[in-house]
Amino acid sequence: MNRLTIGLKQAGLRLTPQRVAICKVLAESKDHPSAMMIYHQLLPQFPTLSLATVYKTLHVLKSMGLVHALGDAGDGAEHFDADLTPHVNLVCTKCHRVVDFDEDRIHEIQRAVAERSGYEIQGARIVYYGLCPDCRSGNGTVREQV
Amino acid sequence: MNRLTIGLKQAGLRLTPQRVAICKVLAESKDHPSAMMIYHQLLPQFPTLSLATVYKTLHVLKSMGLVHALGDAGDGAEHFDADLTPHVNLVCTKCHRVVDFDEDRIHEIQRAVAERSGYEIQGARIVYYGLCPDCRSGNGTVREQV
DNA sequence: ATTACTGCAAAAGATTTGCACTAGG
DNA sequence: CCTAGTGCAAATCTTTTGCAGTAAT
Repeated sequence: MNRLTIGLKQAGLRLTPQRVAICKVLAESKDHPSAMMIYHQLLPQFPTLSLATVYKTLHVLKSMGLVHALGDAGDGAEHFDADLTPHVNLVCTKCHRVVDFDEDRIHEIQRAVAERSGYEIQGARIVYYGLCPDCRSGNGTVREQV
Repeated sequence: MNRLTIGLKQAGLRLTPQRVAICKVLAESKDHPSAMMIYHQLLPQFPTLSLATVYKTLHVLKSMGLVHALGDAGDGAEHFDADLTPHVNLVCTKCHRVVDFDEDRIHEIQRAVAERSGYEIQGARIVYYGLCPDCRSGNGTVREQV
């Protein structure tokens, strides 16, 4: 039982094994998975799982605000994040690795943006692109497309 | 002649009327247009313009680093920004409009990220998603895919 | 003259939808 | 029970690609 399954239950939605598993992947993964990544991760456990079910569940979670859609990560697919706290992603333009980065001031920025713009902020995608230390020094290896 | 056409010319690429017009729309528009928006905006002027040409030109501009791709604004389409200076984009998840937002502190954040992460920062995409004031109050109208 | 660019049409991918069947509450 | 959810297949939508003709340099 994590935040996502609790959210579904509280909304009166059904906790099917598929949904529970999708929520678990989202809550425990650090990779900001796409629908396809979730599908392939669960296929061994749910051989009849349908990609449509994954999409439908993601749609429910997203529209309830339980996960954030981060947008395309360069592979043409939407990526999802169950960590709703504002944080920075660093993308290396050479080795394509993505890491999280904590920066306290982005909380202040979000507050300032909300206040001055009048927007009701639902999420953020804060991505810096550049060369990671390994790639700067020539030690980087390009990560293969899974 | 704007920054985009100059960039194409300096790279030895051809300045066709279609490309010049696409660059003009990108450089002058405050809308962060998608491929489809650019296409429809130019159709009266170039009745035989192909959407494929718009996509191909956007690909060239993006891969040369002359424009930034902002990602999906909730309408399923990629939006582009010719303003490369660090700034915040606000995306309304209901009406799909994208606006710029000035926030001086993001310059400091960028410096801090560069310093603490060891990355050589090349660019940033800082997008907040939420409901704009009009959509919060129920006055919003969903922007048509022109 | 070259050859990069355009425009069309077809293809490729990601996501959505319709529907009969299944199973959670 | 009852109806929301699943899984399949087909549809849809954005973006990419192949190719023959066109035009920029």
